[in-house]
Amino acid sequence: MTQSTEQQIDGRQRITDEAAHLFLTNGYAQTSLRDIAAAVGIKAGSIYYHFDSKDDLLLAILRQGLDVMIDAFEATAQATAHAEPQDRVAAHVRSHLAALFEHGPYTATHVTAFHTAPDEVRTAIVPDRDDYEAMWTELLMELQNDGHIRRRVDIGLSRLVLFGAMNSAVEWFHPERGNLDRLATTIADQFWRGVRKEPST
Amino acid sequence: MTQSTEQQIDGRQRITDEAAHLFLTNGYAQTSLRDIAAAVGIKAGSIYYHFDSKDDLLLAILRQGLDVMIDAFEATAQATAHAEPQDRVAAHVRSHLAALFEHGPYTATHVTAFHTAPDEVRTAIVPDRDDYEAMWTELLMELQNDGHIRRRVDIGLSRLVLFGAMNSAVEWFHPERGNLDRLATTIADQFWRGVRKEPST
DNA sequence: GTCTATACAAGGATAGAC
DNA sequence: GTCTATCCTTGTATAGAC
Repeated sequence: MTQSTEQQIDGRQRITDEAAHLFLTNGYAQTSLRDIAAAVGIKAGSIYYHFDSKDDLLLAILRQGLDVMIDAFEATAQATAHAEPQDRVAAHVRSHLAALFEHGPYTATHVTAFHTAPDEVRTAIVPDRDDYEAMWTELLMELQNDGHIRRRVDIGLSRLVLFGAMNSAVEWFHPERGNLDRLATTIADQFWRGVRKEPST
Repeated sequence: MTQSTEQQIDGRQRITDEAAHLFLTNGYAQTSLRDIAAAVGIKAGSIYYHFDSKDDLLLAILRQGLDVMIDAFEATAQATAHAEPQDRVAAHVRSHLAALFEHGPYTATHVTAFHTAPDEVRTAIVPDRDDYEAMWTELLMELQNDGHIRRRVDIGLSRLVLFGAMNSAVEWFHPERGNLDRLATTIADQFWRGVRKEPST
């Protein structure tokens, strides 16, 4: 909390900001430390004052991305604890997507870079990911136990499918061109009630 | 169709087989021509007899992957032309997933490598991709026009979400450990009717 | 159709000055 | 905290022999 500590954090932050942006647009492997340094306005060697390696830099970004998502989930959980099941799900979908598109490139990079990340990085971040996934699983199982989701639905599988639907949006959705609420509604609706027109009574 | 031509095709095929496998497991950027050559049992330089560049090799694989998917769609369309709407959708989901997991690593590589592929490669393959996507759009719009999908559903958006759900499976589903039919049913069901338990009358 | 040998560029990482 | 300079490895690609 001293001034020097704060400056060090800022130094790291400037680097992760640019790196996350570049990782997201060009990919981790395709982005060199020289590229990142140039974007920050420093030289490649200087990065090693703040990070041990390129992998270490990536890990820091993945961690921050996940933190944003976890915080978003918890805030939404509190805000909608007593809402209708359908609305709770919709709110969480909305908040996951908002984390993906409105909180800088950290979360989105987490989604795109995780699978191609070096083994050590992936292993290091997995426990945190599990935490986040467990939050969703808990929510959905609660809804199922309360009779709002069909008994036959495999929550584990359904959650993965829902994540696929949400996370794939980072590859084609552009918040400045599209409507995030509309996207969230589409995904939540599709998950909850499907697209079919129910036979009218 | 001469013998020498056939042999040339086989030579290419041996390389694309191994390359697709390596691209899928390790990523395009992380796979070197030396890696591929070693897997085939030749030397890196020899690859250039068959392909102009590494990008050219990737493009050949992406093309093959897409061809499999298009063929699968057409076969399914013919087989289920007169089936119930719900069953038609389920059959196409099943066939898309089957293409992803049962026809070698070509299709799966298409899904994972497309977004990080070099611009030239992506541009070259886009028209073919559009063809495939148009097939799905047509199917879904037909169902909507016939009153089987709610009018308010945006087919373009819903199709993207469905693709995200299906394609994301390449990142976590393992056909030897999991049940493909079960996965297909989950995705198709989730898309068509959602997970909610409908209020009983 | 494949080999050897090699050119050439680019990237991660380190050492020491400032 | 950043710079310069540099080492070392790896990767794509080419040339010419076999």
